[in-house]
This record gives sequence, structure tokens and C-alpha cells, in this order.
Amino acid sequence: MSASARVPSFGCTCARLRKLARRVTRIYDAYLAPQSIKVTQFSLLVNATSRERTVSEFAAELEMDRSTLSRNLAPLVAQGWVSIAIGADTRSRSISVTAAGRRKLKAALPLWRKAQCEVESMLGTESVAQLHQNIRQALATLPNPTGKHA
Amino acid sequence: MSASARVPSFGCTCARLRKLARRVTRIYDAYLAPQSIKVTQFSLLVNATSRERTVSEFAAELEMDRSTLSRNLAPLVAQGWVSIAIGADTRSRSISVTAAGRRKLKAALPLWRKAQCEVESMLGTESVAQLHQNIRQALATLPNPTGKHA
DNA sequence: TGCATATAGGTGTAACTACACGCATATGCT
DNA sequence: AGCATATGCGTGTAGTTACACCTATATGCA
Repeated sequence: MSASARVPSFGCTCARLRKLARRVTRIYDAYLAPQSIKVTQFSLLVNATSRERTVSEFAAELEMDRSTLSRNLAPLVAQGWVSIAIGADTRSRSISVTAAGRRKLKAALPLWRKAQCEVESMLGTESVAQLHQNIRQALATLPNPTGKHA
Repeated sequence: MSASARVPSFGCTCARLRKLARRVTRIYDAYLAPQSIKVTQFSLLVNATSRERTVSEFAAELEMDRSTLSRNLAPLVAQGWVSIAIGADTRSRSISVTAAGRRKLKAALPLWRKAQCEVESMLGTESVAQLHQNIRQALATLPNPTGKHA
């Protein structure tokens, strides 16, 4: 009945999402730590293996700023897991996973799997499926102002 | 039928969660930009207004590393929105929102509300409710290795 | 061919995140 | 009271994220 009754029904969606992301990231990172790789880097490596891509293409797929991707690739390049070559278009760069990167991926995969399964078993397969469905729907629905913004 | 059939059923939960968090954060930040405040800072301010807390207490609530909170508070202090005083225990610090902070909060609230409502209307109230429920359950279930880790 | 424009990518800056570690203060035990 | 230990917090270091802007190359048009 108060004057501010029109406040949204839930807590800040963004804050809750970030909080969960922090929690989950810590869990995955803890599992991956023995292989000295972070879940963000692991994901980059996994996604990069499928095929070669330019920075812009990869950034678009990941819905990440180009400059962010550039910086996130740097440690992978430093570790020798990824190499960045000049593309057909001289301005572009072609991202590829090195042999060492594939080895690292292979070594880290079981640890990632443990983290993934652990989370799944703790939350329950049902809940995880629902969460993934929610995320999928949200990503399909929400606007994506990545890169240059209107 | 392959040897690696035991891979988890979904994509990396952590990566998907982070991707959505990036997307949603960009949306909220875009709405809040006119007030020169980010959603992370806005959340900090909102949560800090309820009562005074030490850094450790606040970090525990936010499930954020103490050092992270320290650093995230710095820009708020620099803007004069938050003040940090020495607590009863001389080692501790008492975090409080200043008058300027409350003004900033008041000015930013409608923008936050717009973002929150926009997201809710795009996803549908139903879906947002379900997402929040999923997040709540996950936060209640998953272990929280914040701070010193076992 | 040559210039204007568009595009690919990186840098500067700044904030968010966390672990390891160190400093200072508080507490407990003798 | 004095010392060992525990606790609160910041710093060092490193990675993640994004916007503004710059450089270099490619493209399109005269």
C-alpha cells in the first residue's frame, strides 16, 4: 500500500546472478587448480579448439568485448597454449590452440568434469537442467549490446 | 556409445553462468550510466545502507573475498558515497553510507528499477521468478569456500 | 591511382575478482 | 605483565571485464 509499492518483486537479478557466478567460479577454479588453469581460460581453450577464428569472431561468439578477449588470450599465449597468427586479412588475427594447449586441455578435462559433476550432483540434475534452460532462454531473449553500443 | 559417453549432459555451467552475468551486467550498467555508477557499486551501496558492518561481515554477506570488497569499496569512498571508520575493535573498519551516498542511491534507484523491470519484462515474469528460484536454491545448496579455503 | 571511410585489433584506463602474504591489533595463557 | 597465537584488514600479484580511443590495413569511389 505504500508509495513505493511498485518496486520489482525480486532482488537485483544482476547482483544475484553475479553472486552465483562468483560462487560457482570459485568451485570450478578450486577443482582446476591442480592443473594451474582457471575455468575462464579452460573455457576459452575448449571453445578455441573447434576451429580457427579471428578475435572479432571469437569475441562475438563469447559475447565478450574484443579487448577483453585480447587480454584473456594473453595468459594462454604466454603459457604457449594458444598461438595467434596474422590472418588472410592482414589486419585480422587467427586464433589457434597449440599442441601444448591440447595437452593441457586433455589434462584439465577430468578436473573440469569433476567440478561439473559435483555441481550437478549437489544441485540435482533436475535443478541444473532447469538452470541451464533458464540461462538458455535468457541468452536467447535479452539484447546483446556487445561491442559497439547503439 | 563412445568411450567418452560419460561427459556431463550440459555445457559448462560456470561458463554459461558467467556469459549471462556479462550480458546482464552490461544491460544494468547501460541503464545506470547516466548516474555514473555501475551495478556492482549500486549493489554495494544498497546493501551497505541497511546497517553498519565491518569489512569481514559485509564480505561474508556478499560472499566476496575480503580483499575484493576492500578494493570495490575504494571507488565508493573516493566518490564520497561511503565512509570507512575505525571500529570498536581497532583492527576492524566500520562501513557506512554517507549522505552523498544516500543521495546517489536515490538518484540511481529509478535507473536500476528501469533495468530490473526491462529485464523482467523481456524474460517474462514467470521466467525471472524461476531464474531467481534457481539461483536461490543454488546459493543455498552449493558450498561457499569464501575466505580461507580448506 | 589516390583519398575518404570502414574495419580489425590493440592500449589506456578503470573496475571487479581472488589467493598469498604481511602488518597491526586483540586475545589467551602463564 | 609478557609472550604466543588468533583475528581484521590491506597490498602484491594476476586475471577478468568493458569503454574510449588509437593505429594499421582494407575497401570503395572519384
